[in-house]
Amino acid sequence: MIVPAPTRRRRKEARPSELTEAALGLFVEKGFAATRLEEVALRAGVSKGTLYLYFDSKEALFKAVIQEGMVPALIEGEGILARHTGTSFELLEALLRIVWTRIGETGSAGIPKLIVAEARNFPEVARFYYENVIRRGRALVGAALERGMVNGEFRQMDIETTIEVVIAPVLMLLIWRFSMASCLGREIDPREYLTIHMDLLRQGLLRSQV
Amino acid sequence: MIVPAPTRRRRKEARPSELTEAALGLFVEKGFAATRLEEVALRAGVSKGTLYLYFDSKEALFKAVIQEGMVPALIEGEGILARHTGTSFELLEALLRIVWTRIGETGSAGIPKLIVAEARNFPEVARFYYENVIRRGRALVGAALERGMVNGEFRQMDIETTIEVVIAPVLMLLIWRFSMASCLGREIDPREYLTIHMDLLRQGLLRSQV
Amino acid sequence: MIVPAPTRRRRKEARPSELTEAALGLFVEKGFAATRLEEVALRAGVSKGTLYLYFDSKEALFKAVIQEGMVPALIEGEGILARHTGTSFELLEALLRIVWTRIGETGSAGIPKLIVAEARNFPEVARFYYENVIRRGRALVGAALERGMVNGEFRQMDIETTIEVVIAPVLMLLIWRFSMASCLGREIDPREYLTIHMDLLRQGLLRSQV
Amino acid sequence: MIVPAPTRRRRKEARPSELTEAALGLFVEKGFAATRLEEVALRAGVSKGTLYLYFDSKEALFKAVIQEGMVPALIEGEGILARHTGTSFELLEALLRIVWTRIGETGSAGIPKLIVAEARNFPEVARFYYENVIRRGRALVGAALERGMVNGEFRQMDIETTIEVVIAPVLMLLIWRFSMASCLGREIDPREYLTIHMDLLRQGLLRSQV
DNA sequence: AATGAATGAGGCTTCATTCAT
DNA sequence: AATGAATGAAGCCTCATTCAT
Repeated sequence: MIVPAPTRRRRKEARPSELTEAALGLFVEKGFAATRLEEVALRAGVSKGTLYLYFDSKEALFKAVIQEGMVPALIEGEGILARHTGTSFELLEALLRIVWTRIGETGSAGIPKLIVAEARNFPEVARFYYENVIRRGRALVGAALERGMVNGEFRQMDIETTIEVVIAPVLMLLIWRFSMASCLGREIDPREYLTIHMDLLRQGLLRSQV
Repeated sequence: MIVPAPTRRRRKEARPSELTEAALGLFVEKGFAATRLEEVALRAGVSKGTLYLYFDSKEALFKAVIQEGMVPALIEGEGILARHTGTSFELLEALLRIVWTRIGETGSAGIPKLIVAEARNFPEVARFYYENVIRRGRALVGAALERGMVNGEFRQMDIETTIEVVIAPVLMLLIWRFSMASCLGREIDPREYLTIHMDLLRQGLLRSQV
Repeated sequence: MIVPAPTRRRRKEARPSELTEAALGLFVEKGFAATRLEEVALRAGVSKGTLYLYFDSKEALFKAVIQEGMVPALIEGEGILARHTGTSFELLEALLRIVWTRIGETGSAGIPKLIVAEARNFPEVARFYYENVIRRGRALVGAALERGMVNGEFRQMDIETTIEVVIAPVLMLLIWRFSMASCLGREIDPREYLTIHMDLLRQGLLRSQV
Repeated sequence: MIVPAPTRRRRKEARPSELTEAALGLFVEKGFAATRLEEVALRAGVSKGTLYLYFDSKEALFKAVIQEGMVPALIEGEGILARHTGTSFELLEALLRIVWTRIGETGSAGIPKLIVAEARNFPEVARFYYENVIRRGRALVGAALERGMVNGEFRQMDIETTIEVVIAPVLMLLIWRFSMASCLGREIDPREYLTIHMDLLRQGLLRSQV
């Protein structure tokens, strides 16, 4: 009946994402196993015990981190697909670029590397990721490819496999940044990298002119 | 007093690579941190203490694993480059396919995933890997691209960045196999995948026909 | 500003015994150490913090639980002794049966098991229990035995030790119910058990007929 | 093939019972939950980790403690039953006294109290104890009672319930010693206590002379 | 060279207790 | 008076590493 004081209430509601944010950063930096919950707590500015008010275990925290970080970008991608009116290649380009602006340039950028590193140890998380991120992401790219093949813009290719090949460089860019690059200081310029990728694709997907 | 039987002697010399092989398998399967040295010993058929006769620490074992697994393939690639006489695209194709036959289809296939997962925790290993694997691998692909641009087979592009984009799908294929795929049962057919990648590249790299 | 509703007021006065009652149940079920105060609060329908308005610590709660549960039965027993007019054996029987009706069939039935389990960890509680429960209980049984020996109804025996032997089966009955029985489903029928105990005692205490 | 040096080998074989012995003492003194494994290790003269070479968990250690402590006495009791030639009451007396000499006067004396305190938290241990200790113990006493009723030495009573009543004082004596007594300094003299118990039983079980 | 028993530091998790609201 | 979010000490358990044999 009594509404808790605003500050306290805002705290309570904000906590989970404060915690997942801190956890995401550390999981990506050091790996899941090498991250101590005490560090997560410290970075979030709470005590160790507080974590357990919001997450049942370290693994539950892991799952929440994944859940929070990736789904929003997919929802946005699905909106782009629904509203798109230009060429299929422009659609493809818009979809890949949204990955960059909504994931690559945010705190979620490290999630693909994290998933790659830990999938085998947490099959349940892997399955969740597959169903809610990978499957939806591939559906988006697949829709763009199919649209282009149907209207004669792209040549005929096996769609399922092409999806993988088209997405791979974007994923590798993210993964590289959070693995080797970060400890060698050899960053890749994403703008240039993505431009080249789109250039190759633009010409590579085209219905053969010859 | 007792002269070691020949089997035993042969055993002794083979030990280090028996150990790194067992370790590689487990590191890839479960991650470095989650692999217990006791398991490594068990899989190699020795006792836990024996590991320390050959490697000073778990990290030293890690380094040895990386060292042994990747260099041979690069040496072979460098031979191919030196001897090549056909088109530049055929050279590129030969180089990427050698990655598959000498790494992707051997016990070393899991190393890229392992490196991605652990680079940040072992900067020294990362640096070694960069100098001895990545730099040499990129040099090979870079040579093929430059050759093609010089002789008018490929259009002009930024070589350094194109190297990344060209290699990325091959790496992702390896990484996928040892992360998500292995716990979802959704394997990608490498032959088809690489064919599509090369198809896209063949047309994408071409000097514009228009 | 707001006058507490009557229900609330009544509530407040009843709180301490609502809390000890909930605590007793859980202490008996799971042991003192394994009972979380949060559970006690939950069962009593209050919050964790509220417990600390009434009891300084978990140990203080424990003491209160013991204090509340046993003393009333002893007072009743002392009344029976004072008013008794029949044979000494009838007195003994009445005393042992009162244990059953006032303790064994009430929420306090689990206290002896609880005391047995925790006495060593809480010497202060043990001492309180000894002074206020055991000593008074033994005095009652001792009075009945002495009365019987004086008037020739019972044979001469060492009273102090006989007290223990006479009481032991009643205690064991209670203890059994709240330890092994409750997790094996092998309840003892108290009526029959006590009847046999009294039968054995009736003949066992008798002045030898031989 | 190579036999370990004697000292090391003897150590390895003796360890489990050194550990259960230390654990028994502490479990009885402080209760299972309140005993830290570090204390157990300390008392046994080993390190914390060594415990886990022999027992999978604290609960497994608990089970082993029970297993080791009680079964030998029952085996001895079964031998006595098989060889007995005197009166049934003498048999009963021999059985109850063996409990005292083989349990009450040994390190196992605290087990009944321990079981009473923890049965509910460890149903599996409770079941083991029931099947391997209680059931066998009752069978022994039941055999003595039946023998006596058949040959006219004892009067007819419900055997199952009588078993409980006959055993109860012996159990209470053990339980008392390891709960209240040890923190009040009010020991009961076992010799006198058991004598009185047997005196009461001798006359109480007799076929009525009247 | 090889073993495997032993160690002990360190992590995850629990929960009695506190305190701002 | 009541709440429940927050704390942090403490315990169970793991596992890299050591060393006597």
